[in-house]
Amino acid sequence: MKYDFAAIEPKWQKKWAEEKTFRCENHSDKPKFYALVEFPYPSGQGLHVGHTRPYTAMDVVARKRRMDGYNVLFPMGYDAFGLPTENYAIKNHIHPAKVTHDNIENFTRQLHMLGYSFDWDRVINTTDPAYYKWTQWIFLQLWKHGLAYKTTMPVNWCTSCKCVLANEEVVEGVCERCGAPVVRKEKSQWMLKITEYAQRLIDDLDELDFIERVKTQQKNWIGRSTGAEVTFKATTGEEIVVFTTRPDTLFGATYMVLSPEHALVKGWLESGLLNNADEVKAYQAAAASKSDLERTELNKEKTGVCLDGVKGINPVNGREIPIFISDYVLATYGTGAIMAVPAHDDRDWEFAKKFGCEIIEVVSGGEDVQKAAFTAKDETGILVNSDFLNGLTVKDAIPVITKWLEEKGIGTAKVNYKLRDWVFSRQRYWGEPIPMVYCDKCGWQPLPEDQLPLLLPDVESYEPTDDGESPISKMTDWVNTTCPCCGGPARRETDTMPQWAGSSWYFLRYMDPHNDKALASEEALKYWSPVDWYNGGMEHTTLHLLYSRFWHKFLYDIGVVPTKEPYQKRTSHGMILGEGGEKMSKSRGNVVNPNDVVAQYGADTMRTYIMFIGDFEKAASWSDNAVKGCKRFLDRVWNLSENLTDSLDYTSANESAIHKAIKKVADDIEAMKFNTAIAALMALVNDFYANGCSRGEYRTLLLLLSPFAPHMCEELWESLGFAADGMACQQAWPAYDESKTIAAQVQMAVQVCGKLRATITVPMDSDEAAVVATALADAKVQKFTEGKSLVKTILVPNKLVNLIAK
RNA sequence: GCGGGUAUGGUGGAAUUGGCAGACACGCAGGAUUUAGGUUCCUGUGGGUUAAACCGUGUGGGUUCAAGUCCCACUACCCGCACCA
Repeated sequence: MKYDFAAIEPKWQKKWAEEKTFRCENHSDKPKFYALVEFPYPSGQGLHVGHTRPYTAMDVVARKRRMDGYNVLFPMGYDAFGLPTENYAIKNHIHPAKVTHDNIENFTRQLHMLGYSFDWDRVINTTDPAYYKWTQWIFLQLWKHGLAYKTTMPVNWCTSCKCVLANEEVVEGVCERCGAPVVRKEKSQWMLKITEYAQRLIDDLDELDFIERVKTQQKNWIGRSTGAEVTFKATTGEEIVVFTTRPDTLFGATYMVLSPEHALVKGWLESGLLNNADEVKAYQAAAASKSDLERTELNKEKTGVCLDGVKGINPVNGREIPIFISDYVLATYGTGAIMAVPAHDDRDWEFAKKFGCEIIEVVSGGEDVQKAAFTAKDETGILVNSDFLNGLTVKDAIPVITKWLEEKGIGTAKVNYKLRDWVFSRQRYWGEPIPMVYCDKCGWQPLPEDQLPLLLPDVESYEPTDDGESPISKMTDWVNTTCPCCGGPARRETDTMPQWAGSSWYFLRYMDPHNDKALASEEALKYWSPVDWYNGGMEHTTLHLLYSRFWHKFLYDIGVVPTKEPYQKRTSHGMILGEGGEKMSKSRGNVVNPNDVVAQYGADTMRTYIMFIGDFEKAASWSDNAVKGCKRFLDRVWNLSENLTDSLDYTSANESAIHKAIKKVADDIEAMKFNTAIAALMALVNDFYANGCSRGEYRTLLLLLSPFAPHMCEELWESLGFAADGMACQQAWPAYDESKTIAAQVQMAVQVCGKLRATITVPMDSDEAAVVATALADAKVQKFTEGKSLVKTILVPNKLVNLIAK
């Protein structure tokens, strides 16, 4: 019989769905295992090959863990709020809810088509009011605990999406989603105080089993740096607080720089004491109109304006120093003001050279500071020109000066983070309404929890507006309401939550998806937490992964969830590229559609290939030819079933190879080395072709292959009569015997003076004398040892012997 | 600039602790089956040579009986962050 995947695959998918084969319960005698993949955004393009790599990988892991005897939760859902759907809806005049519904149907069909073993009774959808009720509920808790606040500040504004963006959503000065330029805009926004968790988000990484590059990327993003805040005085009397990581260089501070947006500058301008006010105002205006891209441009020349009419006073020596404004000082980091030490900071040096500022060396040990800044922070530098710090190393000087500053009351040790609070509102329609009401008398008031969910209203037009207001703001019936506090007239918040809201807690909902009393029951949370293994894309490291860790820590603090961290283990897959090694894109015409691959070769081939394609963590290029190779492998497995010997035992010819394969495939799946697991199975099948194959041997092969090619293995399992005690996926993983992975005879390499000369076959664990004797008897070896005497021999048991002859 | 990573045949990629480089595939060549094509099966396949010697893991050094693997110095490419004081 031919391998007819087109008939086999739907048959088993139907059976799994009808019998709810992969449904799991929230209690079990078995140990629990929670495997998670990132739920897709249900776009109109449908499932991409890029999705199949992580999904197949974790499906293999989940299937294997079930066979290992775990109670496995492997859920799926849809992260459906967001701009692409809304934009599609606007363009085609279809309601986003309808677009979402249709796209989800398509995704669901595709996910079934690929044979994933999700528990389909736990599907969630972030746009379902029963779901976003709890997203809103979490927001209210954040508000009640002072972690949500509304404030006016310069925010990132995407000119194309007509919407604000979080810092994390701006990539190289352009919108992460659409690539349009991002500009600064003053807007009143809801913010979440993720910065309050900065230190814990760093510290708790230590206890987690995350791949190293995820940890370092998160740490870099949070960007902790230690130093001191120092108070300078202006000649006009005001205090100017600066942040520095190098308080040891205070004596070398020869000028100060404020960000153009700094509040003091505004004050001085208003009081009219600046002689060059016009120049200053012009510079401020120029800085304000620059996009992020322009502001961060590489190798940009330093610009700035010296304030004429006010000076700073260096508190350590009383010297009056000039004050500049420049956009190389960021308003949003530290205090928005710096002391400039051109001798020991590259940026200050560059600025000083351009503006003719004084450069005073205060750390010796480098080159001439007039030629380049000396920035070493280790023990190589010795303080000079610094009064009581002279003679100390940089490392030793920092605590001395910090203590001195604290005693004098002009400075204090300080830790700063690059991480900013999370801009949490979006001026768009297709998102969760923020459940807040504004009353002129009572200010911002939370919607009472019993009024949740606050439903997204139907609007006639969900076009974004140029004035930066959400489309919902036009729905006056919905907007106008009463104050929950005083009962007077009030207005609802019309901005919606960002795309990342729903995904910040979705893994909790899977634990108890139909609960209408809580986001999930305490028992379910206790049973399943934390996620044991979460695989997802590196692109989410400083977005979703960071945001959800923050929310989870907050929920832990208020006693909702039982663990400090949501995910115990995090791994990440590489991208799938097109045939030529280029990114898949419509414009390049190299997009591979999983539907086509499944139609032509079957889901099992697709799954096997995507696992065989290469190192799971690295990018890999698609190859149609290599897909055929995997189809050929499955055909070979299938054809082998027609030539089995009757025995249920392992034959001596295959026994050791089978035991080795059982171990190898199991270890490789756990280590995500799927490519070598499949290579091992291919090698085993080649052995079976060479040596013949018994029913018992074939039975083991089916179990080992079943996580990768589940449909075909179930079909063969059934047709060969193994199904009396259930499907292949319900069997235990085959046992192996370590002692049987070892063959009686081994091949050993023989080197003479480090060069390979021959290969000999000796009994396992032969001693050195026996191996050397066998080696010396070999003609090829003799050719190189002839006329020489053996000086030394080195034996690597069962692998190699090296004969040193002179 | 800072941080992380990668470099192995014609191609994708293998190779715990240093121990037979190129597993497993793709491609290619030859053969068998087939009316033919396709499929399937078998054989070969790093370079070099009749065969050996010999040469081969980005480059240049080093340690070692033995280096893809360890050390030093480079080069190229990729990813992340980027005027963060």
